[in-house]
Amino acid sequence: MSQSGQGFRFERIRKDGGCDARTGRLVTAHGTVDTPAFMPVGTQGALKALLPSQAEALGVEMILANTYHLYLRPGSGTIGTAGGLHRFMGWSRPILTDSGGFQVHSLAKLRRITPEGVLFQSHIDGSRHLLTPETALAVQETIGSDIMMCLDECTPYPCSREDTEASLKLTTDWAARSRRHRRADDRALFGIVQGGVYPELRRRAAEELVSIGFDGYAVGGVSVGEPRELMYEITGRTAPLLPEDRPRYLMGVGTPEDIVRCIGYGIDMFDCVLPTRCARHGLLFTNGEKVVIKHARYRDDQEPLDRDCDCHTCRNFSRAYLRHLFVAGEILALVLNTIHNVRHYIRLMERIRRAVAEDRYADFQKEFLNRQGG
RNA sequence: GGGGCCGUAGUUAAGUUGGUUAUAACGCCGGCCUGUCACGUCGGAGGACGAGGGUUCAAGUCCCUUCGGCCCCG
Repeated sequence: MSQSGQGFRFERIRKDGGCDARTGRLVTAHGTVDTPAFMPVGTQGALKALLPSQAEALGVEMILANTYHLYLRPGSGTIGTAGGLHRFMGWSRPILTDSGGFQVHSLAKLRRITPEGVLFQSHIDGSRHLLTPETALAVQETIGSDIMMCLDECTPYPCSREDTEASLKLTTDWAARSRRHRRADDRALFGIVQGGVYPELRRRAAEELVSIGFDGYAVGGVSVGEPRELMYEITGRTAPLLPEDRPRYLMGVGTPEDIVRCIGYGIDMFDCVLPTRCARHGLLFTNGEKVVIKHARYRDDQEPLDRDCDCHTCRNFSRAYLRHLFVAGEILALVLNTIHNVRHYIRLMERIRRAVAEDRYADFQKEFLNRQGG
């Protein structure tokens, strides 16, 4: 479509023969990203406990950074002076920036949502700011984001239909303003489908966003505390409403099981703090069991964390050593754990793309979910 | 020889004029974590209060004896 940015494309889309899962490739000014893709979260311009070079070696192709956080600290001026976030943080691959609507909702001490934008008070120093669709976009352009997200309002769960509908009107209006205001056309701009748990609102949101026209579409307002099955239902009903030739991004999701499920609905992109945060909290993902590394049963366990994993952590260290580092509070524990969890997610995505490419995703999904006990 | 201080959970400590199931921190054990203020958070187990005797309705708290550790003066 003519509305889409010149420097951004979603290509080589290929559907699985047996279900709605698909593979594709995002082409950006900073390189390509194979989909379905998982983006680790680097809120403040850093993947916690990981060097950019390590992330790249793990197979990470795109990361997520956060407009709200970077706008407040160090400020978009500092990032602009540094030549953009890629140069500032030493990451040369694609970056997607969340608009900050989510943080305004979850973090700001004081916030007032008006048709103009969100008036909020910084969680850092209490200073007051007005974030509008236009300023959120301007900050993301200064940051140099490859995929920018429209400012939206993420409704909580539960939320009445009345409130959800009122909120959705604002989000849709903001999306239209964002679309009008965008300048840099070598970057992508994604709209975000809200509408809470109400199918008719989700449908309306999707239709209106599609008529505005975006480079990609996100499903937002999930993983905010609703039951897992409800999240699947919302995603399963919303994804088919989005254009097949545009990437579909499910925001804030999720566990390996969630990802495997939602790719079956035709989702192409995910971001989630789980692999990085859980790593720092000592919860490690493996094929099969989840390992809470602090448990005493690993005290003398000389086995690698995950025998099937090819990461540096699994190839070089025992569970006993990882437990020791974690219990002792060594910073290296956070690094080694994060390396593993991120690699685990990346490998999962690689397996998924292969399964889709071979038209056997439905079987892959069934087997995966059985093995997880889900 | 004389005087003084201290012994309470695995560890370090708090325990008010004696008064309900003796606290805390760390440690130990376990749960949680979904568009990250996060090496975070919630919970659990664990104690003959050095020992013996006494006063009292009631003693970790007061008295006596004793054991152990430490300090000061000769």
